[in-house]
This record gives sequence, C-alpha cells and structure tokens, in this order.
Amino acid sequence: MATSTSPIAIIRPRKKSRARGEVEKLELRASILRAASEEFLEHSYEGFSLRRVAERIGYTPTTIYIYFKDKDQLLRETVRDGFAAFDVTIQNAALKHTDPRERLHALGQTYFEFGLQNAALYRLMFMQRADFLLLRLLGSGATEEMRAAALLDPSGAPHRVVAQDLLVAAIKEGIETGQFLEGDAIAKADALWASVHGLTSLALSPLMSPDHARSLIDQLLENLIRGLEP
Amino acid sequence: MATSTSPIAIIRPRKKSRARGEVEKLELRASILRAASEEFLEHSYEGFSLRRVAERIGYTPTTIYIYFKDKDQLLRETVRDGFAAFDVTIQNAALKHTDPRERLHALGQTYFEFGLQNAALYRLMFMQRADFLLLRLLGSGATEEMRAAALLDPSGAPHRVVAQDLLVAAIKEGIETGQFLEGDAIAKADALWASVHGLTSLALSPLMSPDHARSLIDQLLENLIRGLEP
DNA sequence: TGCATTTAAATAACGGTGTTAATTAAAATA
DNA sequence: TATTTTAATTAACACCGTTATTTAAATGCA
Repeated sequence: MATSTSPIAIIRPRKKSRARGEVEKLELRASILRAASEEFLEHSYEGFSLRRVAERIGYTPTTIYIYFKDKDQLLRETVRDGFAAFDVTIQNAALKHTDPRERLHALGQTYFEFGLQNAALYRLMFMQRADFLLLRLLGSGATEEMRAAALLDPSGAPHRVVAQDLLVAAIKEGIETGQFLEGDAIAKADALWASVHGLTSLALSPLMSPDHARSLIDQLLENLIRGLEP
Repeated sequence: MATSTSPIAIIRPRKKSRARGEVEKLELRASILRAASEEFLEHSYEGFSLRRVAERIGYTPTTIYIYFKDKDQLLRETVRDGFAAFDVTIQNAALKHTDPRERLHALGQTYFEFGLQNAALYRLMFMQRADFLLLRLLGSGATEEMRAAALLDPSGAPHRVVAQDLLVAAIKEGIETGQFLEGDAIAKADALWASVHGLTSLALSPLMSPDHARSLIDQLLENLIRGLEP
C-alpha cells in the first residue's frame, strides 16, 4: 500500500503530514487559550465558563477536552503568562534599587500596584486559586504524588513565590550591611509580604476602596521597614 | 373546624390557628437554617448547595424558596450568628485591656486566631462575600437603593466593621494619652487591620501554614504597634 | 357542616454548569 | 484504494439555581 504512493516514502512521509496537522492543532490550541484569556478578563474566576470559551471560537465544549485535560488545566495555562508577568514586574522593581530599604519599599509598592492593575489575576493567584501557584512552584520535575501531597499538606517547608525570595534577599542584604537587625530573614519577609498582601486584597474587595488603600501603602511600608532597623 | 370546636371562636380562632401554623413555619425555617449551617461548615462557600440543604431535611429545593428569597439570602441568614460571634469575640478581647497598646495587641491576636478557628466563616466574611458585611453595616434602615449603591460604589466613606471601630478607638485613646503619635487614627487602624487580615488570609490559604503564621503574628503586631509610638 | 379561599409543598421544567461515552467524518497510513 | 487513526460532533449524565404550574391540605366563612 505504501508502495503505491511512493516507494521512498520510508524517509518521512509521516513526519511531514503529521507536522502539518500539529501546526493546525497548535493553532486551535492557541485560539482556545486566546478565547479563554478574554473570557477570564471579562468574567473573572467566578464567571469563567468552559462552554462560553468554546462558543466564543465556534467549537463545541467537548473539543476543548481534546486539548486540555479539564477546566482547571485550561485556566492554569490561560493565566500562565499573567503569572510570569507578575514575576517579571516584581523582578524589575527589585533591580532598580541597590539599597535594601529602597528595594523593599519598591517591591512593596510594585506588588501592591500590580495587584490593583490586575485585579482578576491577583485574586486568582493569591486569594482564589493559590494552589495554581503551588503547583507552579513544584516545577515540572515533580511527580503527581508530590503535587497531591503538597496540596494536601501546605505545612512543611513551603514553596516560595519569587516575590518572597526577593524580599528575603533584600532583608538578608540589609542585615549584612548592618542596616537591619539580625534575625530570621524568612520570617521577616513573610510578615512584610502578609501585610502588603493584606492591603492589596482589601483594596480588591468591597471593604476598602483602592484609593484609600493607595493612601496607606507608603506609610505602611515605611513602618514595616523601620521595624527591621536597629 | 374552628366553628365546630367552639362557637365563641370569634375572639381569635384565626390567631390561634395561625399561631400554630406560624410556629410550624418557624420550626421548618429554623430546620432549614440548621441544615444550611451544617452544609456550610462541611462544604464551605464554594460547595454550599441549596439542593443539598433541602435534601438534608427531606424537602424539595423549591420549598426553601417559600422561606428564603434565594440562595444568597439563605446563606446570609445562615452565617448571621457567625458574624455576631466574631463581633462578640473581638469586643471581649478589647474589654480585657485598658492600655491601648495591650488592647491593640489583643485585638490583633484575637482577630487572627478567630480567623484560623473559623476558616470557612472568615473566608466568607472577608475574602469571598465581603458584600454580606457591607449590607449588614448598612443596617435595617437602609433602602434597597442605598444598598445597591453601596455595593456598586465601594469607595466613598466606607461602612466600618466593629473590629475596625475598636482599633480606631484604641488608637485614638493612645494618641490622647500621648502613647501614640498624632495623626489620622482611621488610616492607622486600617493599615493595622490590613496587615493582620493579610497574615490571617494567607494562613487560610495553601501559601502559608497556620503554624508558620502563628509564629509571625506577635512580632508583626509588635512592629506595627511600635510604629504608632513617638 | 359544606363550600370557597388561601397556602404549604411538590412536580415539572428551563437554562446553565463541567464532563464522559458513543458516533461521525475526515485525514493519514499502508 | 482500503484501513486505520484521529479530530470533532452529538447525545447524555449529573449537577446547579430558579420559576411556573399543579396538588393537596389547612383555613375562613356562609
């Protein structure tokens, strides 16, 4: 049978045809993700509907299951870029300041403002689906069992977010230069993180207006950083 | 029936019979709320199902609509006691300490620990359905328009939670006694609140273990309170 | 007491969700 | 060209909140 079309087809008739199919597959996959991204931005996590994503690109809901395991995985991949953008934004803020105090302040400000400017994403990352962040942190090398275990047992040595690590680094640096008191840098970093997260999350809730929160962030950061000093 | 049993039933045959009916209604209503409460504790906000509440007490889902406007109202009434318990707990903590510094510290500790001990409730109150809190704060005197407006516009002079008011009071007292620096007591209170809320909410997320958060709360509170001092 | 009215509750149904199994049709392979 | 693989669909399931309609019992009144 193969002989009828081309005897030398042994080389790679499969590869070529398969390659074409895979491009198309990737295109549809990307199209799904694009639609999902719009869907998430418009309706946030609570209103994110797999069926609407499908309808948006003119496919049936079941088609999505060919490209993604389930709704969770679709959403995970949908916000992947957002997660990365968060890391980049925070990293850049850290790079702009050599002085630990200034760097901590910039990290806090940037974290806070990123949250306000990316409300749906921030809520998802830190308030609604923090498990996404954990899975991410476990990396691709982790087995399914490790992931499941990490989700079931959030205690133990926790997996740390980039922003956390940058805080720790700045604090350690401040300790080395004598600007900050000695002590558990991770503990200090987590306390700082918790405070800024608290103000950010309240600013994204009906309990505090973003503007009111903005009027508080600098003073709060100053107080917290002063608390690190001798 | 009323006439057959007593001709003088004119006095209040309606009242008596109606009273009996109303007691039964109240009993069923209470039974629904009891089932809903169990449901909420077992499945939290995300998994709270009206149909399961109905099934739990052996009624059809539609019956619930005779006693409650919709799922939201059922849930609101279900957690009413929890909200009140939160207020009482915080109030008691405040009453135990006359010194503003100590009172602030106790308020923070108690708030934090209440959150950890009542995870589903705390998440609902401050993370998932803060609008419940707002409606509550608007009180029974508010019109529907006022409530709708308050929800749509969370800016403006915000309605304050009991815990917030207690913080403000303690800070104002500390300023009067000269223990704290002069300044906007509300702003200082909100910053304090945001920080404690941040640690509490992280402790209720997979991103930070409750025990780790517990190891941070006292130091954090000390730092924040010291930030109020001259 | 008998009849009419009110009303508590149930049934049936609508539109929505995520998801799985079975089916169609088109493309890839031999 | 015939066979196999596979992308996509249709049909279905089990949920969800909610509304309109119907049943049946309790109540009101002559």
